[in-house]
Amino acid sequence: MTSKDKNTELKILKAAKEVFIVKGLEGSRMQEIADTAGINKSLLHYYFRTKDNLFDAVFKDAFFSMIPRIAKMFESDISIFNKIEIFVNDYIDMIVQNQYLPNFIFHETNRNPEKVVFLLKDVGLNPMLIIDIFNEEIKKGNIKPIDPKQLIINIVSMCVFPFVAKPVMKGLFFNNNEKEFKIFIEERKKQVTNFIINAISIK
Amino acid sequence: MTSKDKNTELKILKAAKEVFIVKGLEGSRMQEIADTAGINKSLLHYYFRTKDNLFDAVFKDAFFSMIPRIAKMFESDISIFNKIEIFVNDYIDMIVQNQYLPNFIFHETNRNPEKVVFLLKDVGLNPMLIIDIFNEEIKKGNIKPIDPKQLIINIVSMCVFPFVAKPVMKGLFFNNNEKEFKIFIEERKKQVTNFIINAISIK
DNA sequence: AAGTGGTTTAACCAAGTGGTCAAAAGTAAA
DNA sequence: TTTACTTTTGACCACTTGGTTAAACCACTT
Repeated sequence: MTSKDKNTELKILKAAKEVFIVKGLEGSRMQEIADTAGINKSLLHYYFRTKDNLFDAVFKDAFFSMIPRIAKMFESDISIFNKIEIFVNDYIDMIVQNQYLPNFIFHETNRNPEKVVFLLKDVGLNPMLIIDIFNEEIKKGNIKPIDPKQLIINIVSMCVFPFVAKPVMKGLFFNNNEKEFKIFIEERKKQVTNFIINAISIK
Repeated sequence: MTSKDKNTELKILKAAKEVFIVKGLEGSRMQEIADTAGINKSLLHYYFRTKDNLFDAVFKDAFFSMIPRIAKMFESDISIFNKIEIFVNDYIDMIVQNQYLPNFIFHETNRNPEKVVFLLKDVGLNPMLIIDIFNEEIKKGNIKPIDPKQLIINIVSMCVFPFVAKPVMKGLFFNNNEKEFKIFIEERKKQVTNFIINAISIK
């Protein structure tokens, strides 16, 4: 495989990501992806054969850039409260830089749930590790007793959901002002961290 | 308009809702909607003229059944903690009975954000009312100082997000076992209520 | 029974879709 | 320069799609 190959392939993937992520599988046109990549439509098929193939490549990449991070971010040996703070900050930052990612992933996983099972097997992601971390902290008396699964969902919910519901939120709370939304999200890092810590710390 | 008219129109709307909500605008076929409704495809166009018209009817209905509830549920004069408890219970219950609603709404609002602005004007929904309620409680010293917008998003996030991320969650935490997920959601009502109350109540 | 109006249908169409293919253009070795 | 190859292109195709239309159907009135 020559470097030109790789180059074209990457150009295609980048363009496909751009289009698919905003418009979804059915909403995207091969022609538009080709145009975005600045190449001929036939070339898409030459490299990826079918639309589904191309989509799968993009989806896997998106999925793996979002989901496994959840676990990885908890792998360090600072205090649990620091872990939460860092996770909230980093995860929100990551989504800010990939605004459309959450909706893309959740729309597609809902449309085709079986695929998730298959993808999750590929990735070396063991949620039990994080669960154990929280259980350990509970046993040590550092945080209130709580089902770790519920806690994890709580944390992730508060980080991700505002971006899934962004248009509604913007309309409802910020008169569709993007800047206000941005400020809100920046402030949110602190707010969510405190909220969680208040909720689980022993008085 | 005869009762037969109304009947066919409702049949169409019901079928369209069924199909659109799962497959989205582009993913749905007029033929499939017609089949689901047990009628001829031309009849769809006779009643709704275009696919977009039909979709709009379905979307508005879905949107209004989900968003305005958030405000309405806070309109009573029980204690703030009771309000939160009731909201969490009712809202989760509502989504359980309309599992696909959140993803449908958020996918479409992201695909077409301008529409939200327009829709929100139609509905008599003033978020300032809820914000005032929380501000009042803060002033009275019943709950910790917190930006009410952040608090509202926190509450809604924790109720709605698990359903948006359901396939991923199911795969990650419950080995794709639907029953376990159901139990988790049932338990969640209590957990989320407590989590919020712990986070905002004065020690 | 015939007329009238809205409702339902089957056949049809134009546009757009993903995908193919053979030829052209580029590339590198002999 | 010739040969052998991969990459890129434009023309093309089969098929699906949303949408149209004219005729059939049906419930009512006269």
